[in-house]
Amino acid sequence: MRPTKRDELVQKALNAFYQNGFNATGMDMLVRETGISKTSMYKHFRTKEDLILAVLRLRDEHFRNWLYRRMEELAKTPRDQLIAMFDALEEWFSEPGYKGCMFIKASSEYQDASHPIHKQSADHKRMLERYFCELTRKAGFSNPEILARQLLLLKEGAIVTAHLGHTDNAAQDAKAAAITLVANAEQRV
Amino acid sequence: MRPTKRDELVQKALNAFYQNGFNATGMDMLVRETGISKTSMYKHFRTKEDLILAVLRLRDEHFRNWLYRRMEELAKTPRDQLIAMFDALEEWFSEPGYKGCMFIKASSEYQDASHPIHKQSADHKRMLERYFCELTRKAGFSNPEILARQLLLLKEGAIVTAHLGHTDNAAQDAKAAAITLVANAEQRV
DNA sequence: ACATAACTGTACCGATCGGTCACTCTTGTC
DNA sequence: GACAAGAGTGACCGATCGGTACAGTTATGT
Repeated sequence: MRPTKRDELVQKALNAFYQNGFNATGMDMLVRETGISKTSMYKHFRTKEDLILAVLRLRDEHFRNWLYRRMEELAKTPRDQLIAMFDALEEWFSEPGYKGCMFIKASSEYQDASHPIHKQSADHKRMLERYFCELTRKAGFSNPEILARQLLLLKEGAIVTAHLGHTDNAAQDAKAAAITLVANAEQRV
Repeated sequence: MRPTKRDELVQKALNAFYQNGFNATGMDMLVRETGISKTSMYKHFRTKEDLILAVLRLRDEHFRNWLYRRMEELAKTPRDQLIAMFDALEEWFSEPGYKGCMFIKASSEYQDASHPIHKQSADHKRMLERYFCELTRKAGFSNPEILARQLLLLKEGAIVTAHLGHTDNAAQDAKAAAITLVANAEQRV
């Protein structure tokens, strides 16, 4: 179990795929950009698809860790954390290399719902949904699942809108909407 | 000016690109699926990129026409049309070949914001935004632009969520959120 | 009947695709 | 120092990529 080289490959492949797309990034380009020989890659992963799945696993881990931690840093209560997510998103959007959501991109290039890459992307979104349901439940909202899904719709919308770049403040527009939705859910309690 | 053959090509190329993705659809596959010779294609379009741009133009025209018409059929007032959009989206999502938004996919495969395909995808979203601003203005909301952008965030979120397929009722979740946002905007008047 | 334009099939270009091959170099362990 | 194992190299595979050349066929308008 020697993790270093393999992990280095996955991390660098992640960057390449994220910046250039999956189909547009060939294995030869990965050799150039990672400095790792093709033979070594194919020792760790039997196919390009396997490598992509490993990349998505890493991305899922990093992204969710980052988002959850940032939400906790920005706000104390579950209710406020849900809203603070959109401030975290704004930080992400304004990063220099921001190119949208890796999982939306993956499902755009591997569209068939039965494809492993598509399914794994769906899993990522499912785990986000579960976490958000926890928060809305802890916050004591009635109909916590619906509110959680609504907030996630705003999140996904903000992510693609920020990438399309036809508007600024996608994150803050979404935040304002989220505040309204949360306030409305509180009135009903 | 003989439109038939060229239009037939663009229409069939649209279907192929929509179902398989842009990079994953080669020109030889287009020859097979459209029955049009490669020589003819390259007489009408100098490059594959030009063909894609023509496809996106057609898609923009068809999609916006369809959406606007459907919204008008489903509701009379601008206010109700904005909400009825989500019922129209639900119809779209439940179509057999639904594979998400063509422009989001295009911007996923041509990520550079300066790329013509990316820019044209952004134009599509911009035109939707303009139309929605018109409706919110006609409906008499204060801050019509913000409400329009918020509703569009819900729309984009529903589109990608419906494609990822990890949840059902993305359209109806978005509709419920839209009703809340609209009601909230009315209270402030 | 005839010119013209649109269209077709096929073969081809260099480059790149995902993936494999035999082989060499390095490294840690005994 | 012997030796197995992993990481490395670079050439190579058939297939496909976007795009072109060329010669032949079909349709149209006069």
